[in-house]
Amino acid sequence: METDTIGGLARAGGVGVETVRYYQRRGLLRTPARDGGVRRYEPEDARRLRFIRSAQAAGFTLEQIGELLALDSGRDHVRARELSRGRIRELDARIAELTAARAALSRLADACDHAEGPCPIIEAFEMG
Amino acid sequence: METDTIGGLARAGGVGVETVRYYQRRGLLRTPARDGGVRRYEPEDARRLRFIRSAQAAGFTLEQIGELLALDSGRDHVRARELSRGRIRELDARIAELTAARAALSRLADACDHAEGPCPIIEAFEMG
DNA sequence: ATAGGTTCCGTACCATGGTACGGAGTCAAG
DNA sequence: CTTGACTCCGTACCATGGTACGGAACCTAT
Repeated sequence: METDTIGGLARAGGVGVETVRYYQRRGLLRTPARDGGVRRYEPEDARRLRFIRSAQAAGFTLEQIGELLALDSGRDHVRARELSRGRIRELDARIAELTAARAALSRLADACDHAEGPCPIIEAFEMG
Repeated sequence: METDTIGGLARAGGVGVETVRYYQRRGLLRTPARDGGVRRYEPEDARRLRFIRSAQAAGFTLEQIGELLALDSGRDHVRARELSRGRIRELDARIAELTAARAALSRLADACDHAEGPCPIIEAFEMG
């Protein structure tokens, strides 16, 4: 399996070809060398793509990821830390929210198993 | 403060007027009575709006919320339970994801405090 | 040499959840 | 009787993160 074409890179990164082109347009992937019009990628690009996907899984937006990448491979620790700590705070908040929602929903689904009248799930949400 | 006008309802629900109109267009809020062209709301509508916001906080999409609302105030327990249990599974997955990301990010931010060379935050993500 | 797969490109389109615009009408207070 | 706050409406626009389209060129087997 080739890994230096756009299709290979996409497969390696678990994304679609169009997504690679999109990331390039967004400036997240560097402009690759061309071999008679065809994009030729190097291992570095696959690493970058993995970086993007990981950071995305951590909840960074593509814009923030662009900023992280622009930190020039590690020069600006301070800023990277700042971004990370901010994201951690946001993650904490979101995790708390989802956990609360999960607990509520779980209680309700249980209640619903035993209820007679109107559905507790719907009722409960109405109480807000 | 009036609570039967669109503005009052919006304030009560912590949303904008345009959002209320939007929810109405989406069929999430019922078509209210009109008093000479002006929408007149009842307490029921505020409850519905609260329901929407709560369900949204639990990660339901507006479409799913529409389905929940369509269950006719509690008739179809089975379907409501199905939706809820599905959402719980998704919440679990998402919470796990975010928790993992948080842990990774936290470790990295700490490492970054002590690092000399390239920034561990950036490096680590590249490993994917 | 012909078929299938891959690549190129720009531009248009998609879903989601709203937000903004702008002109017109209504209403209460000063 | 004017000012300001509120409402009406449709339509357009926004951000985010892609996905689809469609014609042309290329490469590799069969």
